[in-house]
Amino acid sequence: MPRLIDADARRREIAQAAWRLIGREGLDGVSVRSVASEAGLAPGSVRHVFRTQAELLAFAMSVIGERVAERLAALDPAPAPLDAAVAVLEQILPLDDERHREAEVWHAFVARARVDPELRAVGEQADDALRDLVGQALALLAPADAELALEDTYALVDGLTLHAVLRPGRPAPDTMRRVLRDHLERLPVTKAR
Amino acid sequence: MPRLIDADARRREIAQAAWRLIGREGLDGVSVRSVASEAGLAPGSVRHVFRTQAELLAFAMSVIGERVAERLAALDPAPAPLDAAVAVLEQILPLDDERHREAEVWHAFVARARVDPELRAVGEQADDALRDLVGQALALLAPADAELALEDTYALVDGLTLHAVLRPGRPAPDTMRRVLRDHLERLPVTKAR
DNA sequence: GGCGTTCTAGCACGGTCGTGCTACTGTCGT
DNA sequence: ACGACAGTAGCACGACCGTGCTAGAACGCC
Repeated sequence: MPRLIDADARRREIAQAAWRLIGREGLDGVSVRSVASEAGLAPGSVRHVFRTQAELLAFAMSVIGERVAERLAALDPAPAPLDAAVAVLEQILPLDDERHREAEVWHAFVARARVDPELRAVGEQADDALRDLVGQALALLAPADAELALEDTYALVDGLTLHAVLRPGRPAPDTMRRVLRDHLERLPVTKAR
Repeated sequence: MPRLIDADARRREIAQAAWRLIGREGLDGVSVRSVASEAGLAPGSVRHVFRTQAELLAFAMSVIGERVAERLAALDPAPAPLDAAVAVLEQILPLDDERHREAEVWHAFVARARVDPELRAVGEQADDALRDLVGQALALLAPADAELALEDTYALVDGLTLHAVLRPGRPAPDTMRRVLRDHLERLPVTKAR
């Protein structure tokens, strides 16, 4: 019976090292060697739990999805549909440091996933999950044209996120909140909310 | 008196080779060697007109800005402010092949510019130029809250663009058009339009 | 202690990269 | 023809990369 590490904990530790590198240097800064160094491990140790770099990146991205899901599960029920929708969508806007760092990883990742066959499926899954999330938030508001509202809202959220990632503070978190709420308030709906 | 090439034409030819590579392989696919091969030149010839890779990338990006500006200058005046604003903003949405390819380059470039000190200034200039453009289009509509409308609309346009780049056809061009027009029609304004 | 297994550590290979640098070619003016 | 210059071509270096592979260390069980 050999010594065992907690492989899941190790993978998460390495994922977080990757996030830090992505935030500082973009995805180009991520190599097995650089991640190992950032995590205080030898490259062989990293490669023990991730056979390929693509696997490492895919895992790092999937952990972000988990964290978003955890935050969503921990949301208090909101009394009004509009407040509930806002609360949900705010979990995928970079309104604080944690979400900002997640957004940086998301942004770097989707750019790579577009052209890397090994990451494409994961990128599309993330896109689908986000689109579904936006759809569910909007369903609370019963928009008159659900498809249009979905494309509109999803683009708005990702556009705000992109801008905040590219130039932190522009827009500021308060501005993002105002834009989102204002947008949702103005959506044409089929019943009073 | 030595032989002379048309340096500007050569630079543009090389920029277009870079665009093709970016569309296929992302910015990672762009090296002096790969661009030279794509352009049918020797690497030395590429390096004769671009001293560094960053210079090549910055130029390739600036040419896109020129093309957008040319399209804007060629726009027919629209009779109604809403139509005029739509026409302007559609020039920066990937509604046809040409604009889609430009958007792919833009997307790849801004992701790199975030973390590459040599490209940051150019990335920020592009951001500023687009933001100004959106601001001017909105000014035609006299929004009640100009700043909010600007952040809202600019995010929407870039979000639509991002989505179309990441997953071509999702949203489809017609959907983008509808989303944009619907959005502009719903903007609160200070006077009738 | 021996064994089996996991985990750590690191060498090595082939590959690509950006960039410094040099030599040669092609052209035009004198 | 010669000279000057722009342009072409390519070698080379140091750097880093992903990944294959091996050896040794650590650990628990018998």
